[in-house]
Amino acid sequence: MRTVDPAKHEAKRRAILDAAAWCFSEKGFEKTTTAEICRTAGISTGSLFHYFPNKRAVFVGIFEQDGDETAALIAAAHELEDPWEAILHVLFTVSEQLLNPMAARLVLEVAAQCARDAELAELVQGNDRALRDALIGLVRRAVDAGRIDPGLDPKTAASWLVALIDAPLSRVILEPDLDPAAELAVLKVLLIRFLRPVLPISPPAGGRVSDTGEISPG
Amino acid sequence: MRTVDPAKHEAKRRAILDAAAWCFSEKGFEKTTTAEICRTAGISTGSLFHYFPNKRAVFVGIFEQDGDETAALIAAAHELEDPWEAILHVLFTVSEQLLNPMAARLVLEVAAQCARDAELAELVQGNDRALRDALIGLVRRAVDAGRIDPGLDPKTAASWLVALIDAPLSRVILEPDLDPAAELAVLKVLLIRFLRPVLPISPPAGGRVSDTGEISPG
DNA sequence: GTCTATAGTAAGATAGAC
DNA sequence: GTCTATCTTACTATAGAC
Repeated sequence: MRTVDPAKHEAKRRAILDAAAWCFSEKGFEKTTTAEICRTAGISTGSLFHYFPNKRAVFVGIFEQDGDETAALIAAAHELEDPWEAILHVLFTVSEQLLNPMAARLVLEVAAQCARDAELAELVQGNDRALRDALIGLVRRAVDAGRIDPGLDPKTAASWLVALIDAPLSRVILEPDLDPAAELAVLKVLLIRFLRPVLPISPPAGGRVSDTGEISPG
Repeated sequence: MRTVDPAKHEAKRRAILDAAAWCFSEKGFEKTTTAEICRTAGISTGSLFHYFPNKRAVFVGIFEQDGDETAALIAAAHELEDPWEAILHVLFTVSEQLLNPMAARLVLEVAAQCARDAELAELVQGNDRALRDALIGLVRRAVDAGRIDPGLDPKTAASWLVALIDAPLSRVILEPDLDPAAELAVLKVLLIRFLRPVLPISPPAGGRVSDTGEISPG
């Protein structure tokens, strides 16, 4: 019988990552001390360095985990039949997460770190690209289904969809009592207006595009 | 005769801020050493602390300067007669700056710092609000002029206009060979589709919204 | 106002017992 | 695998001459 239970090892690793994520979001990478991570996780310095070779590896581990979660979200979206609904589902799920201050701080921190850590940048870029590539596919399908303006280049559109998720980040940081639901509502309007087919053929005068992107007579 | 020439003092202060901005964008706040700032500015440690009480004050100084520049941009925009052109001018000018990697890194760094420095956050929020408030006024005028959908709340719209400037930040960091001109072009389309009046009354079939936001028969 | 030299402090990582 | 104790390094800010 092995002395190490791999499941237990993994569970502890995760617990450390959770504790570290909280610390990093609170104080940033450099100002978070390894001692603090240990205190939060309820372990000692020695233990921390048994699970991770150094502080940076702890930080990186958080975003490897995040990549796995993104992959799961993408897989779930591909299960949906309606590509337009799938796009909204993906964007709203990620946006909703980032409207949470802790997540927002963590994302800003990793972005700042990526500017100076090429290896970390590659990891984060991989996560972003997975999301973007999934969206490219969904946009193509939605164009075919007549739900998205065929004049838009799917690659360009998808890149901006990913970028739109980041748009409210600074306000999340600067204005703590921002209303997430209101932000998501505006995002929806923005998405519909950006993506929808430019004009219906011979629309009824005063016709309106509804919240769900449908065109209805006025 | 005074021994201190205030203009010279101010010029040196600026030179230090420029050097520091470069260092901070390159390595971030914490990993930039005061020694490095001194080396870049061509001065010694003693001199640096003659002009600024501590490292943080140097960092803060950069964004006070930025606030002044934003104020000047706003003043210039108010000189323009056409509010729609004024909105585009403001957004394009700031966006163009942020599509530069050094500026983008600096903005991400200050955002990350704002998450943990309430006083800095207040300064940056002040700069953001000045921009947003100016845009609220311009949006109102553009609505009155029939160039913007009256169904949009000017305050909400202006907040998102400011947010849209930040949207491409992570891509600027992660993809060094991003084409700024292409990004600005997409931003323009996004703005027009987001802001323009929803539907013209009885539009010609196949009518199109042009690059400048004008509606033309197809 | 500018410099050199250094005081003082703190944090990442390791050694080695249990 | 987990702990305590500590080694080592590096940086901010000051002191004090010129």
